[in-house]
Order: sequence, then C-alpha cells, then structure tokens
Amino acid sequence: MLSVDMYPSLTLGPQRIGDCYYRDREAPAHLPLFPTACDVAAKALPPRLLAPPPVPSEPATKNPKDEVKMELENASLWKQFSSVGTEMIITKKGRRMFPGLRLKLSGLNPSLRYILLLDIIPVDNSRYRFQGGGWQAVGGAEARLPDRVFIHPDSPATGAHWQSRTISFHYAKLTNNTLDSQGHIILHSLHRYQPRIHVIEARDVLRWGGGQHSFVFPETQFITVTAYQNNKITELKINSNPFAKGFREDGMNSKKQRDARQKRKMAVLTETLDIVNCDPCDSTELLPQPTTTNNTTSTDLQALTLASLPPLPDPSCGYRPEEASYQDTLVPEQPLDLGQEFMASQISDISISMANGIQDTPGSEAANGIIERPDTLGEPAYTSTFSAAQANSSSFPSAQLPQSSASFSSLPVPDLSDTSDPQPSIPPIDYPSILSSTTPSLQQTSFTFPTPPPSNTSSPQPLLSSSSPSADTYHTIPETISPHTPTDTSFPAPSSTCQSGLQDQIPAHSLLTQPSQTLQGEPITSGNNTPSDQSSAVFIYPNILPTNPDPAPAQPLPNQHQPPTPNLPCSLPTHGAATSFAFPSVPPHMQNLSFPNVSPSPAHLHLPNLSHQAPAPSLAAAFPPSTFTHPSSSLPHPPFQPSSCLAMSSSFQQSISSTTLLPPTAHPQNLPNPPASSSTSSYPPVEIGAIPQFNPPAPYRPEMVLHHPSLLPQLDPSLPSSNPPPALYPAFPSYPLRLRQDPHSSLSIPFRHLYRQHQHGHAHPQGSYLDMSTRPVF
DNA sequence: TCAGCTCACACTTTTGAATAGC
DNA sequence: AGCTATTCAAAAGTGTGAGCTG
Repeated sequence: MLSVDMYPSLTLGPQRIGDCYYRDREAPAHLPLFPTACDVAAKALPPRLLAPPPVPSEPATKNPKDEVKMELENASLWKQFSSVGTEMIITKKGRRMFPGLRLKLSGLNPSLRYILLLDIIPVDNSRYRFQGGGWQAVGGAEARLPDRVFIHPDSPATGAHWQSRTISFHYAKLTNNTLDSQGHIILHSLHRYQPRIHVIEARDVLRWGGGQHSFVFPETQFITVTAYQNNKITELKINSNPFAKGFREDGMNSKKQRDARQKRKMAVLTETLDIVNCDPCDSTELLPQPTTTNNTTSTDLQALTLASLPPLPDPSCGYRPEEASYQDTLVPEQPLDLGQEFMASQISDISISMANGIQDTPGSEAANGIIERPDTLGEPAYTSTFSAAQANSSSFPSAQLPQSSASFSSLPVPDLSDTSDPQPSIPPIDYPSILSSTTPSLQQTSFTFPTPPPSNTSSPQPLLSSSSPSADTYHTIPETISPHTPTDTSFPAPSSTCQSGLQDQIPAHSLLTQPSQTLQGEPITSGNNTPSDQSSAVFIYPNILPTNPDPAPAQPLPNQHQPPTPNLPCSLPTHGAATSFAFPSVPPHMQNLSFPNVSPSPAHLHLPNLSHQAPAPSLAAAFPPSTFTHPSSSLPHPPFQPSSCLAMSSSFQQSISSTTLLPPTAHPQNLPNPPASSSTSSYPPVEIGAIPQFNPPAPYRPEMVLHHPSLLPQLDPSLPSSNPPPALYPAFPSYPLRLRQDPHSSLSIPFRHLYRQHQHGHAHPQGSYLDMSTRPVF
C-alpha cells in the first residue's frame, strides 16, 4: 500500500476513519480521538477546520453498520491500571502493551470482510513527569511521530470471524525508536496516549467508500515510559502479566530470590576476598545486619549489595510498596496524579496525517449518537466525562478519568459539559477520569480532532451529545471514509501545492493561526490542536493540564505542522477513484503527486519510518507516478517521525494484494487506482507492506505532503465544497489512509518494488503495521 | 547532579518443530 | 499414509538494576 496518504482512512488519526465513538457501555462518552498527527494539526488549525465536515451523507450511518459494537473484554484490568495511572514501557526493540487490548465485536455483517486497525494517538500536547507520586505535565509534547497503524493479523476477515472470537492486539508493539524499521508503533516517552481501534470494511479500504467505525476506550489511556515510575503499576504488571511471574513474591526472580542470589554472590565474593584480602570484611559485616527473615531478604540484600558493590540502586527503586520493610530506603509510592495539561500546541509534527482525519462528518455521527468529535482530544468530551467521573480515580491526576471508564457507564451527555469544563480546568487531569468517561463511547473516526469542531460538529458538544446517546449503542457511524478530507490535512504539506489544497479548504488564517502550524499544510492537525492550546480548555482531556496552553507557542515547530498534508487526502477523497483504491493501490492523487522522496534529493523527504517499517503488507498499490515534485520544502520539518509507515499484517497484505482485501465487491481493479494502474505501470502497485517500510532514513517532512493538494482532504467540512472532488465516498470525512512511499523509492519505482524490499522487515507474523502517517510520506 | 534511556540478566511463557502413538 | 497428542528446544516477553548520556 502505499503511503498512508493514499488511504486517508487508514491514517486514522486525525482523520476519521470512520466514526469514532467512544463507547461506554453504559454511557457513551465521546472522546475525540485524535490521531496523533491530527492532534497536532488540529490544534494548529482553527477550529473550523477541525470541525467535522458537515456530513451530508451521513445518512448511511444508520445502517446496520451503526450497530457495530465493540467491547473491551479486559476492561476491569484496564481499569485497575488506569486507576493508578497506566504506564506502558516502550523500548527500542519494541514492547508489547500490557494489558493488551482484548475486544469483542458485534454488529458486523458476517459475510463482509473487515480490517481491524489499532493506532495510538496522543491525548494532549504535554510531556509528563512523575513527581510527588503523580504525573504532572511539565512541558510541551515532542513533535509528533509518524503515525503508524497496527493491522490485526487476521485482517481482512469476515464479520463472522471477528465476532466469533476475542480479538487481541497483543502482538502490537510500542517503541520509542523513531527510526524503527520493524513497523512498531512509535511513541514518545513520557507522553500520554490513547489507543483506538478501527473497523473498516475491506472493500472500503479498497474503495474508500465503506463505513468505518472507530472505538476508543478511555480506560486504555496510558503514559509511555522507559522505566516504570509508579510502584503500583509495577506491582500490577507483575501480578497480572504471566511473563512477569518470576517477579512475584513467590517467583524465582522475586526480590527475595534476587536478593538471596545476590547475597550468595556476595558471600562468594567476600569469601574470595577474604581469602585474598582482609578487606572484604566490610561487606561481610554488613551482611549480617540484614534483617532477619523475609524482609530481611531485601534488607539483607541491600546491605549486601551495598557492601559489596557500588551503591545499590536507590531503594526507591524497590517496587513493592508492600515491601515496606525494605522501604526505608524506598520511596513510598505516590498516588499518581497526572497533571495533564494540554499543550495546546504541539506542533510537533504534525503528524498531520492524523489531522487530516479531522473532520469527517461529524454531523452524521452525531446523528448517530456518536460523537464525532474529534474534538480533539478530548476535549470536552473527555473532560466532561472524565472529570466527573473520577477525576481522581485514576492515577492520573491531571486528567481525570472518566469514572466510567471502568464501568463505562454511560456518561451521557454530561460529558459535554464536562468536557468543557475540564479543559479549562485544570491542568492536571486525572487520567482515569478521562478514560473512564470515554471508554464506552466510540468515537467516530471522524476525527475531528480536537480542533474545535466546527460550529456544530466541531464543537465537542456534538460529540458529547452523541455520546450522550447511549453509550451502549455506540453508534458507530460507519462512515465512508473519504480519504480526502482529513487526512490530508493532517499532512503537513510543505509544498505549496499541498497547501494549496488544504488552504483552499481551509482558511488560510486558520492555518496560519497557529504559529506552529505555520507551515503550510499543517493546518490539519494542528487545527484541532489549536484549540487545544487553549486547548487545555478546548480539549478536555481531563487529564490534561493546560499547562501548555498554547500550543502554538509551545510548539515551535510550526512548520512541522503543515496543513499541507491535506493534499493527499484530498486527492483521494476527491476521486471516487480514490475510494476505489485498494489499499495497495495508490490513489490517483498520489499518482499525480510526486514523491518527495523520490526525488533524488532525499533531503526533503525523510521518511524515517518508512524505511523501517515496512512490513507492509502486500497490498499492491500502484503508485501514482511520482510526479510529485516535491518541492523540497523549504520547510524545516521537524524531524519527522516516520509516521507514515503502515504495518500490515501479512495476511492483510496478502489479501489486499491479492485483492483479497478487496471484498468481492471491490476489486483491485476497480480500485481507483486507475491511477494506480497507471501508476502501476509506472508504479506498480505497491504492496502495503512495503509502504510502511519506507525506511527511508530520511526524516519525514511534512512538506512533502503538502505538495499534493489534490490529495488533501478537505478538512473543514465547511470548506469542502471548494475542492471536493467527487468523493467516492460520500461523506465523510474519513481519514484517508495513507501509505507511504518508500523514501527511497522516491522514485519512480513502483511502490511495490519498494515495499517488497522493505517488507521483509515488517512481515510480522503477528500482525502488520501500516504507517499511516501520511505525512511522512510525502 | 540528576532524570531519562539502554542494555544485560534471570526468569517465564509461548511457539514451533520433532517425535510418538493411533 | 495421515492425523493427533506429547515432548522439547528455541524464541520471545518481563521487570530489574547497573551503567551511560545529556
């Protein structure tokens, strides 16, 4: 597949993939989901941009699709963690999530094929630090990384398949390696994220027309860390994760055992030393002291260690509070408080891609009861819900978790109100609260992002309202995804073209508004964000502390956020064709687009991700010829994060490539790809897998994205008309998925080739990843 | 000096190939 | 010959703690 660009919908983030609903069983809370990229963009963008496009077509939503429901099977476990403040370890090699996402789907058409995607978007623009027993927002978030999407290994599979079993995303891995080539989801450490699950009809992907459903469970929010900060979390992990069994009290790797081992070691050493020297005595002496008994173990150990070795690690390190005995030294656990602040801006990068996602038809969703809203992150919705819920509950202080999270009881409308509140409010939000509230609700993918929803839609309220409807229902609003819209926006489009696209759609100012966005295209995501800036107010992430109220400023990187991205989306959406694209295939737009990367001068595009990720599935997409010229953007981009990579499951890819993805309905042939075809010719269809992989070392540059206006989706519904190409998909604003090209490729080479090359890397038996971030792509 | 990150370590579970039995 | 069940080794996932980096 291509770059995500190609497929806006995929881009998840910001764009809408479909509808995103938060569902709470009980009460739907609507949490706006933000694609990472989107977020940024969103913030940057003026609200209106963000606002979900009016959804004219929403109508469709009512179909059965609407009834698609998703339940988080291990919600209780998640709630336990969220009540303390969930932390997820991220490593260079990639770390699985624990708890994992275990889901139950219902309401799908048994005979249709669906693709399940997982993406993780930043909840706010803040960076956190664990202080005083709680999480506090301490500054602006880092530039957004390329958005990557994890495609469930079973994808595409029939509705019957998905509904007959528990769906687990445990194979998905998180990494902090921005140059990751394994296709793992790239996240920043000490940032707060929200996982989202997207259900897309396979044909949709291909066509772009299908409905999408996005689900968010607030309780699954987490803060990334490279080492656990909260002892309570460590305990929970050890007690809940089978792999950590050895660290349990009774395990062989328990502190006790470890101490004992160390002691033994020490003893041996001391003996040796004694023999050799007398000095060792010291250590030996110490040893005795160690307390007696169990605790003693620890103490002993400490003593031993101390004696023998270099100073022991801080006692504080000791995890278990329980082991108070040890604790003398240890630092007592602290309640987590997450201070959340929003950084409104994050400019960061923009992962714009996400941003693109923005709008979507909010309205439609709303209708459904769903919330589209993207309102960004959470804005209101979150806040509201969360706040109420429990701000406290969760460990994350700042952000309040939605109470419900756990219960998910519906948090009806209130959220809205809440949301509003929250934002302004306080910085620190309780994580939990947020989560909770959201939990149930689905969000529509419409990612409207944080950005202030357009008047209506955009506004969080809608979301809320939607949410209010019952969580249970979760409306998923199937939205067709129009690639166009959102996604693109998200992309920072450096190039004028792109920008133009976006711009067109979006008021220039809006874009401009945010400094951060600055650049061209960015608007996208930023748009949403923008609000955020205020964000804090705007978004409600409960958790989020307003700390960084202004995003823009905060994010210096205006450039990064470039609205441009939109371009890509645009193209897609516009063309019905786009829809037709099979994943693999590249949207026509794309074809037009020249890939920055392509250009020899790699400089422009840096698709860091690309290169790595690549597990692209074999979607074959034809790439449009890279005519893309990508003006090298002058823009500086922030280092780009490889967002774009998509990892696709092999199966998925295969299917895709084979057309399997294509449901009967959609055949690759049909794919919009025509361009593809053309492209194919010139660019053979790229396999999705490949795309992700763009490994191109080159950092991603938003600008690239910008170039292609066509691609850019319309961010603002309101704007839309201007360019709206005939969208294949009616309505909505879905995010286009974008596939990235291989930077290398830059070339004219058909993507496939490119990808194929890369693929090897990605092929993950367990699942594939797509780099959604379109941005990176171009 | 310190916060944050990386790495090696020991332990555990999971996975898959090899083998045995029916 | 084909299928299923069992065994075993390798691979991979975990938190820990020391060391490194900026």
